Amino acid sequence: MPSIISSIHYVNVILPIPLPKLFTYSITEAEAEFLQKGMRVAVEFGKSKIYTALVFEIHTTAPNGYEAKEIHQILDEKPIVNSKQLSLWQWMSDYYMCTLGDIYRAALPSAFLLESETAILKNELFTDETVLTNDEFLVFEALGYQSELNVNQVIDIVGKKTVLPLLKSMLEKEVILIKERIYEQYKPKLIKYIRLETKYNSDKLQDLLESLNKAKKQREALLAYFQLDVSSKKPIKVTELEKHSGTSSAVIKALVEKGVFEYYFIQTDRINFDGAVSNLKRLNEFQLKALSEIEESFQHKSVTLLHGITSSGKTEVYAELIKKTLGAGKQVLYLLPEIALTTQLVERLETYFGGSVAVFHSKYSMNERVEVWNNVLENKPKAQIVLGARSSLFLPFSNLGLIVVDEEHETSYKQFDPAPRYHARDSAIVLGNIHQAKVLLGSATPSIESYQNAKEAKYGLVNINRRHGNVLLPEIELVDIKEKHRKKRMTGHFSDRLLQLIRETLDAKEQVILFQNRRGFSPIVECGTCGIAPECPNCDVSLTYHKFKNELRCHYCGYHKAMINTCGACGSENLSNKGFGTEQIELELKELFPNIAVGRMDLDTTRGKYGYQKIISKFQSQEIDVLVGTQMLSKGLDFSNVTLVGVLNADNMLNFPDFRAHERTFHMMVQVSGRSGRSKKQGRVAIQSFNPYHQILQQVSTNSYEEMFSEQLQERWQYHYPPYYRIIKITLKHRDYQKVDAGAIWLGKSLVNIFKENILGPSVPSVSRVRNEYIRTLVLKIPPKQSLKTTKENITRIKNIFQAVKDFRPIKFIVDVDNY
DNA sequence: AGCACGCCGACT
DNA sequence: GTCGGCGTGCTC
Repeated sequence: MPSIISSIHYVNVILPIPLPKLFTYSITEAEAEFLQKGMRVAVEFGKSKIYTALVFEIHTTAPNGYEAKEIHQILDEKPIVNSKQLSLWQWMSDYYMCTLGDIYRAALPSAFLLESETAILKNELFTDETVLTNDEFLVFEALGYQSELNVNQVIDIVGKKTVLPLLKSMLEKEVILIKERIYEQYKPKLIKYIRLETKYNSDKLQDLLESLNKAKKQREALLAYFQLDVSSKKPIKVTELEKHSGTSSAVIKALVEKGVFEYYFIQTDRINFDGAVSNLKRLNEFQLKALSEIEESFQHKSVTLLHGITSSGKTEVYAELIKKTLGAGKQVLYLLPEIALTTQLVERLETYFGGSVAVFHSKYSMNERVEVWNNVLENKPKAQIVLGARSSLFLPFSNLGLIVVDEEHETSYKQFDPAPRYHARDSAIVLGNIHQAKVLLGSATPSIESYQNAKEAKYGLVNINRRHGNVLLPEIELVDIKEKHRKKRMTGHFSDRLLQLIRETLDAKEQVILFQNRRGFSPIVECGTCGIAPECPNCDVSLTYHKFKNELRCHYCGYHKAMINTCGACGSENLSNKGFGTEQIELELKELFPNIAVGRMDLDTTRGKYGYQKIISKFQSQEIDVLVGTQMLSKGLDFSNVTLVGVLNADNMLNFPDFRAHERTFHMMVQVSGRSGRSKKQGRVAIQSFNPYHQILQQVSTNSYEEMFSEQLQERWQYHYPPYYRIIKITLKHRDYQKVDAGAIWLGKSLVNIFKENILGPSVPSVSRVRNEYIRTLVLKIPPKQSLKTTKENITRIKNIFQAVKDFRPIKFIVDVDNY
C-alpha cells in the first residue's frame, strides 16, 4: 500500500543473489530509528519473491528514477553481522571480483536466510465446479483432503512443471486463495522436562499416592520423581525420569493427562563439551625457543610464518599462544584445511581448553552452525576459540586476538567452485588486520608464496628443526619402478623392495600406510578389442569404475550407471581395467597378504559425518595393519605405530599440468613421509617412481626445503608465475559449442588489446565439457608493477562490454582471482 | 539467480 | 487452434 506521507528514510540492502548492486527500500521513521547495519529484513523482490536482505546502509537520499518499495518486515532485534565482518566482505568482493550477495550467501549459515513458500488454500465460498478445467479440478479435489498445498505438491498433482498459469487462473476464478508464508529455518533444540502440577503441594501428596494405588506403574513413576527431586534439586528431564523409574514414556504421559505432572521445555545448545580438561604439555627447548621467537616477531610484524618440520610439535606452540591470547580476553580463530580429518586435533585442543572451543565446519548441521554463530556473536565463553575450516572466517568475531592458519600450504584453503572464490589464508590476513590481531601461519612445508613473503621480511619467520622427542626424520628411499619393470620385479603395482619393506614392518608388528594419489586416476574401463572407453554423456571424461558398487561413475557431474558387460561401441566382451586407484591397491594387497587387515580411506569410504573417524580409530587401535588411502592421509594425522609409508606412484602427481605441480608434489611427499615413525623409532618411506632422479623427488628424499624453494622460485620468475606475477583466470561456459568458442575468441582479442602478451588462451581445458557445458579458459598474468586495481577495473569493463553483446550474454563468465 | 513476458513448433 | 518450449530483460 502506498503511504500517504512519503517516507524519507531508506535502506540499502544486500540480497543473497549475485547482483552487483545494492537495492534500496523505503522504511518508516520508526523503522529507521530501530534498524542498524547488519540486521536482516525481509523484502519483496520482483513480483513474487521474498528475500532475506541484510541492511548495509541507512540514509535519507531518495533513489533516482524509481520508487523504492517498502520493506516487508524487520527480522532481528539486533545486528547479526558486525561492521568488522562487513569490512571483510567489502574487501573480499573487491579483491575476488564477486558480489556482496555471493559473500552474504556464503557467510551466513543458510538457516539465517528465510524460506518463503506459497501456500495454496481453498476458497470456501467457491461452489461452481463446472467452470473448472481437468487440472483445476484435480487441485480443487486435493484441497478437499488437505487444507493447504504448496507449489511442489501442485506440480505432483497435475504432473506438469509449469503450474503458475494454472494457479493464476484458479485465483481469478476465485477457487483458491494464495498466501505467502515466511518461516525461519532455525529451530532451537528443546529438552523436555517434567514437574509436579502446582496444585499438589506437600499435604495433598498422600491423597495423590493413594489415588494411584491401582496404577502400579504410575505410582512407581511418581515415587521415582520424588526421589530425583530430593536428591538432585535440579529440573528433571523426562528421559531421566523414565530411566530412573524404569517406566515408559506412556506411563508418564498418562500422569500428565491426569494432571499430576506437567511438561515444560528448556532451550539447550546442541554442542556441549563434556570431558576432562588437562594442562598444556610442557614445551621442549625447541618449542620454547620458537614460542619466544614468535612473540618477539609479533612485536613488529602482524603475520608470522612458523616453519616446523613434521612432528615437531607445532600444535603445542599454538596452544601456548592461544592460552595467552585468551588470557588477554581476546578471541582466537584456528583455521584448518579440512576439519573432518582432524578429530584428533579437536580432541587435543578440547583437553587443553575444554568448553571454550567451538568447532565450525561444513559437516555440521544447519542448526549447529547457527548456534556457533550466535555464541561467537555474543562473545560467549564457550566460543572463545573457534576451530574451523575456511568458512569459519565469516563468523561474527568482535575481538580477535590471534588467527592460526595451520597447514597454510594446503590448497583446500582456496574455494574454487561457487563464488566467492576466496583464499582463506589470504583473507585471514586481511581479517587479522581488521581486528588488529596477530596471524600465525604454520606448516612443515610452507607454500612458496608465504615463504617468499617471510624471506622478504613481510612476515616474520620462525623455524623448528627438531622432531618431538628427538625422533629422527624418516629415511626416504626412492624405488625406480622403470628398472623394476624391466627386471620383472614388479607384482602388480608393488616393487619387490616395497613388498619386502611391508613384510618387515608387519613382522615387527608395526603398521603401514600406503599412499595412492588421486582418485581421478582410478580405473577406467577400456575395451580390449576397439580401445574405446565409456564416457560420461555430460562431460568430456571417461567414466571410472567403482568396484564397491559395481558401477561406472563420473567424478565431475556425479553421473553413474551400472557396470557394463559388453563394449558399448563394438559389443565385445573383452573389457579391461586400466589405471589404478586405492580400490585396486587394496585388492592386490589382500591377495599378496591374505592374513592381514587392510583398510582403505578415500572419498568413497569416508562419506558421512563419522566416516573418517571410524577408519582412523580402527587404524589407531591397530585393528587395521595397512591403511591404503589418497591425499587425505597426509594431513595432520598422528599414528604412533606407523613405521613405513609407501608411495605407489609419485609420477602422476609430478606430471600434473599445473605450475605448482612440483611444489605440491614436494608438500605431499614430505607430509606423507611425516606420518612414518612419529613416536620412538625412526620411520621408513619408500617412494616408487618411474623417474627417481627427478629433482623434486631428490629434494624430498634429502628433505631439502630450501633447495626446492629457491629452485621453484627461479622457475616462477622465469615463467612469470606467482609470487612474482599474479594470475586471474577467466572461464567461459555454455551449452553451445559455437557460442563459447566465438565468445572466447572475442574476449581473447579484447584482453590482448589491453594486456598484450600477458594473456594466455583462450584455451580448451583438459576436461573441455562438464555437465553438458563447453568450457574455455583465459589466463591473465599480472606483472609485479602493474596495478591490481586498474587491472581489475579493466577486466570488469571488458566483462560489461562482453555481456552487452546479445550473442554472448548467455555465456557464463567466471572470474577467479589467484586461481591457485 | 529467479521469474515473468513473449514469440515460435507439435499436439489435441 | 492451444500447450509448452526457452530466449530476453528486469528486479529497488
